[in-house]
Order: sequence, then C-alpha cells, then structure tokens
Amino acid sequence: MSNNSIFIKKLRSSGLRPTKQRIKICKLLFDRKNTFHFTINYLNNILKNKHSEKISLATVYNTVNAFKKKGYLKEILISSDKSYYDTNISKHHHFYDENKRELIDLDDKDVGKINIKKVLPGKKINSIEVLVKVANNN
Amino acid sequence: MSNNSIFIKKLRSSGLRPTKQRIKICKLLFDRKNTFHFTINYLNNILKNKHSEKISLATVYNTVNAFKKKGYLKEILISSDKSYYDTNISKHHHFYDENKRELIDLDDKDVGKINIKKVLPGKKINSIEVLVKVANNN
DNA sequence: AGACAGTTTATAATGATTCTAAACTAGTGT
DNA sequence: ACACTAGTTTAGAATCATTATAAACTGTCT
Ligand SMILES: [Mn+2]
Ligand SMILES: [Mn+2]
Ligand SMILES: [Zn+2]
Ligand SMILES: [Zn+2]
Repeated sequence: MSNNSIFIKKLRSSGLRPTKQRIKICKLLFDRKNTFHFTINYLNNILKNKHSEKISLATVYNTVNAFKKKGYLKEILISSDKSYYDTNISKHHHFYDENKRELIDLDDKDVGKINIKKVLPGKKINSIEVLVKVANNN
Repeated sequence: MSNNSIFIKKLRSSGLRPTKQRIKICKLLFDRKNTFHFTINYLNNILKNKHSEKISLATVYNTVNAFKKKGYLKEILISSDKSYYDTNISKHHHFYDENKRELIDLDDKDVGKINIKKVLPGKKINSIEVLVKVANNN
C-alpha cells in the first residue's frame, strides 16, 4: 500500500497522528478520482461493511469533524434531516437530486459567473453557493 | 383587531381551525411589512415575552410545520445547528451574515439571471437558490 | 524501553424535534 | 342553547443525531 504514505504525510503535516482509523478513512474518502459526497451515516455503513477492524461511530464523527476543521472536507447543507460532506473543497455549486437524495457537482461553466450587485457596508462576501434542486420529470 | 379576520380567513381557507394560538402566531409572523426570518427558538422566545397566554413549544412546532406544509413559510437551510424559516415564500436569494447569524433577502436584480447550462436527462429543475455568505471586513 | 500527549472507544449526556394521549375547543347540527 | 365530534393544544415522554466523558490504547520522542 504505497499510497498510504501520502495520507500519513498529509495527516502529520496537519498535526493529526496517522492512526490506522484515520488512514482507513482517508483512503475511503480521498483515494478516488471523483468527488465523494456522503453523510456520516453512509460513511459509517461503508466502514462497517468492510470486514477489517471496526471503527467506532464516535471516531467517525471525530475524524470527519477533524478533517472538516483542517479543510479537507466541506459540509453541504441541503435538508434539515441530513448533513452532507464533500471531498471537493474547491468553490463549486451543486445539483441536488430530490429523488435519489444525492448531490452532484456542477462545473463553473455550467452555472456562469454570478455577480452580486448589492453591497453591504462593512461586510465582505465569503462565499457564493448555488444549489439547484432537481427531481424526476412527470 | 380588525386584521384578525384576514388571518381567520386564511386559516379557514386552508383547512386549519383559527385557534387563538394560530392567530397570535399569524399576527407575529405575517402582520408586518418586511420579510421575517426566524428560528423556532427565536419565535418561541418572542412568544414567551409577550405576556399574553403562553403557547406551548409543541404548538409552536406544530404551527410552524403546518404553515410550512401549507406554503405560508419556507425553510432555509444555512448551518447545521439552526433551521431558519422565512415569511417570504417567493423564489428569492439570500445574504447570510455570519457574524449576526442573520438572513437578508436579495432582490432578483441584485443577483443576475442564473442560467444553468447542464441538463440531467429525465430531471427537471425545481428551484435555484443562491446563498451569499458575508462577514465583517478586517 | 519509558514517558506522555493524542486518540479511540463504549457509553452517557445533550438537545432539538417529534410523539403520545389526555384535556380542551371550534364548528356543525339539532 | 346544547351536545357531538373532529381537530387542536399541551405536558411530558420518546427519539435520534451529535457531542461529551473518561478509561484504555497508541504514536512519537528521547
Ligand atoms: Mn423540519
Ligand atoms: Mn457539524
Ligand atoms: Zn461537491
Ligand atoms: Zn428570505
């Protein structure tokens, strides 16, 4: 597993000890080509179904919160009953499929430049997020 | 209180009995010029501080959920620890002030037209929401 | 190896929301 | 006016996602 060393470096460089739990979660989250959108519950289920050593739910929460704090994950708020996390930490927009209850990344070219004309004195814009809710036709 | 009758009609017309609790909440929510953005907790505090008869928290939840279901309120998701409701039920976008933790409506003219170029086969767009997070300068 | 801070874990606590079921009430019919 | 009924309110219990606790464990440094 030569790519473990990448995650070990990443974890060490941000002051997180490379424990086997964190490395396993790193591999699951970051060792893939495409963006991964997930809920804690979904992540926990995947981890349970891998028949390696069990990771406690508290650790899953701790790890996701730690990765979020370090900027390796973004939290995406969609519906009051689920919190999604996103391995794509760049500024980007989303489709939300209300039937599959799934997020899909949008390219900037799919959305076009958004130019906010209103200015609030003393305030600066930190982020602009577009959420496009889609559902099945008919 | 001549304007009570407006709310009584509104409630009756949507199959909700005009109880004194619902009328009081209607007046608080809808008898105002500007959009009102609130959390359940904030609404409940306002109701507690009016020294008329107490409304139980369960009723506040029931009423807000009923009004949301009838389309008199929209739920706005901003942060995982709070759910906001909005008396402005038209399609519109928001500023979110991360310091005051407050929503501000954006006019359509403040956000140009958003034209989503990507099409998902078999899916239709239900809504497009822009959230602009702002914070204090410096 | 030994020391120690950081981490994991089972379990408890928290807190927002929903549920329950008994008491209350608005609307309807007589 | 009175009673009937379905809808509503309410206090308190239940639920469930998340966070806190504290004991056991482990990665890192010397
Ligand atoms: Mn809700
Ligand atoms: Mn969170
Ligand atoms: Zn994404
Ligand atoms: Zn609004």
